[in-house]
Amino acid sequence: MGSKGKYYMTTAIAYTSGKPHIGNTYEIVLADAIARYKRKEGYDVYFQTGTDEHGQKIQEKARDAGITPKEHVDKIAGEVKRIWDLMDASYDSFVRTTDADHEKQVQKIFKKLYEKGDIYKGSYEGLYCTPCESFWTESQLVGGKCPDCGREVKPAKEEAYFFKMSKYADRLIEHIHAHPEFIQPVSRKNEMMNNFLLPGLQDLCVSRTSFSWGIPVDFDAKHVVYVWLDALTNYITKIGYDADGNSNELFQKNWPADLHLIGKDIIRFHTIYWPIFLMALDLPLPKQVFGHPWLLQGNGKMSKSKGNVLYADELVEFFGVDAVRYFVLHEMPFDNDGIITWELMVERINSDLANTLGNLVNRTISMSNKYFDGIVSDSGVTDAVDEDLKAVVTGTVAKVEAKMEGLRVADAITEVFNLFKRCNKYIDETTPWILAKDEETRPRLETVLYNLVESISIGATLLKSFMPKTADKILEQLRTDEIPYNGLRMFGHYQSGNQVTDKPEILFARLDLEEVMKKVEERYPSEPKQEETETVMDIEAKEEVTFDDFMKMQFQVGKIIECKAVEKSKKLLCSQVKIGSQVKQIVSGIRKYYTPEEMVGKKVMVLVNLKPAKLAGVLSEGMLLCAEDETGALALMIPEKDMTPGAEIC
RNA sequence: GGCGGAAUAGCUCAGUUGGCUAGAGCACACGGUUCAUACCCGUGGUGUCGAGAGUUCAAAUCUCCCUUCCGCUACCA
Repeated sequence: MGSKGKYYMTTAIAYTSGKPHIGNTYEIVLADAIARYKRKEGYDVYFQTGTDEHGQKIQEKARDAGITPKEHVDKIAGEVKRIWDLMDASYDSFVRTTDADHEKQVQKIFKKLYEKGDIYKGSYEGLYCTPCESFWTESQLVGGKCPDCGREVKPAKEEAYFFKMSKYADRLIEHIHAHPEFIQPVSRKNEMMNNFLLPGLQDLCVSRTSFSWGIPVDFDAKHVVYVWLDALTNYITKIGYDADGNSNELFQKNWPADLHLIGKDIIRFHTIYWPIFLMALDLPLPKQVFGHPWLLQGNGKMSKSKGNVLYADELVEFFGVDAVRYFVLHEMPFDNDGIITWELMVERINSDLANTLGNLVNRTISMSNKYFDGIVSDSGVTDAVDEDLKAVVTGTVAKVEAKMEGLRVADAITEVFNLFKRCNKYIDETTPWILAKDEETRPRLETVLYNLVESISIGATLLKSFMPKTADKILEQLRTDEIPYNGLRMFGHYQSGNQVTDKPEILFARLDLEEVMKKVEERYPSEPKQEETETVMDIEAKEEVTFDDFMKMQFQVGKIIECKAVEKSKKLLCSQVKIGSQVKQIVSGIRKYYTPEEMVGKKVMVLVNLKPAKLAGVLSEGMLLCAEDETGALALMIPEKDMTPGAEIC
């Protein structure tokens, strides 16, 4: 163990606002496959995962549920851990950002950076919404009002701590150039460079006074440390970093991390802010950050509000842990998003797990029992066809290793299955059932079966990182042990004369798609037709308005007489709207849902007396009203009967 | 709008520094086989390699331009 040196890897810590769905669970399985493989290769792996438990959203969730934030995060963190364990994640450490040792170090780190001058007290200037306790920039406002609650905002100033990002930008740019492997996949590197580093980094606000569920700044108690400085530092605090210079051995040994495995949505924080924090702490940078793609559901993006979210534990109930592990690992390419549906799950299980793998193991064991009472021995009667089988089988480890080295986990698992496919072909090439008919060819038959059992043992050993339980089951049925990693390039480990099980167990049963779908339907009744169960959405309640407030707003029916796309924008349409005798130019962000052609002629609801503003350089003198659903889809408000352009809406 | 990426068989995609009749998996069809979970093995595609132009003895591969899609970003009254 550990002959190849240490390997410290982490996943992102899961945000504890709710139960993790299969998309979140994908990351831990991917990380686990890498961790297990690295251990096999001989690395001394330290694999850390955990939960991110602070922030306003959690405070609000807890408040809504009528419990304390701590109670809330305890519950969710327990759920996360339960699912990680269910998936057989072999992590060495589970960090929670509410752990006392983490909190203490974050305070020390904050103070250290403050004393060093990298964090300074400044003020956040902007438009402030008092009830929301939030600052907004001019451009964030919606209709001149708070984008969250729609109420008035007023210019205000609030003190906050900032981190001097720009100070380290040049060093970071240099580092990224010097280490092309630092950001994976490489395509993400350009995005970070072009969008953030080259145009110049803004200082980052690292404290908040607008909520209290966070780590307090110890020398300025009304501030709490803002999310990223709190969350990212888990990678060092939990392995024993000490800002005062008393870091422990675990830290000395493991830092810098060899791999941060994260979702592509948080690449920016891991490849810009995190390295810069580390530079400020005079610590070396992690060797690699891999922003993996997402696993999406076929019927639209996975979203809790749509109620169509798949959870790992529910999938496991249907298919078993290893089938789910196999699916997410296999179906997820390196830099494109993958798709998960019930249909695809069934297809993969039937074609790969039941047909190719399960059936191979089953037919091999059945033949051993049928022809030799389960005794597997090598009688040394070889044939030319054996050579290719052996070459493929003993060559697989090198292929898998190469794929894993590049974090191409999906490709690696495919290589393992190519080995099993080669075995199936070998059976057809050697036709054991014909060899069995003649007493003279029985020795040859023995060797054929020996070769198969040996090949499957090697395949099962390689499979273990991806599907640990299945690998163990196969080895158990063959009554043998895992082969040491450095032995995988050689053939002939299986002990000649050994006996396989006489009761081969079906590893993966073939599934009938219709039956599965029927069960799914029973379990998750879809499309409820009753009104009470119709899909609805709630939005945050707004402040009560007086009739006078309402009367201030002038709504009228407008007829769109001309409409074209705004050149400089992807989302904007610019319409000429006839309202009574006047024509107003109105810009709206609805290009995704309406073409200019179909806009023309529509009679729509217009907020007429909205203060004009420029959008993408184009003047807009009002607002077209739309309904927006939980997916963000927009629908124009159109009078139910044909109305005269200019008709008042009241 | 800025930056980047992609466009190849019905579907998902490979295709290294330009080089032999452009590949794989899935699905489908046919054939073989029967040890096995009706499984496995084999065979089968005339694909304008998104459109157009150029460089070259030779381009899916390089250059230019166009179209469409995607990512990040800005903007989204």
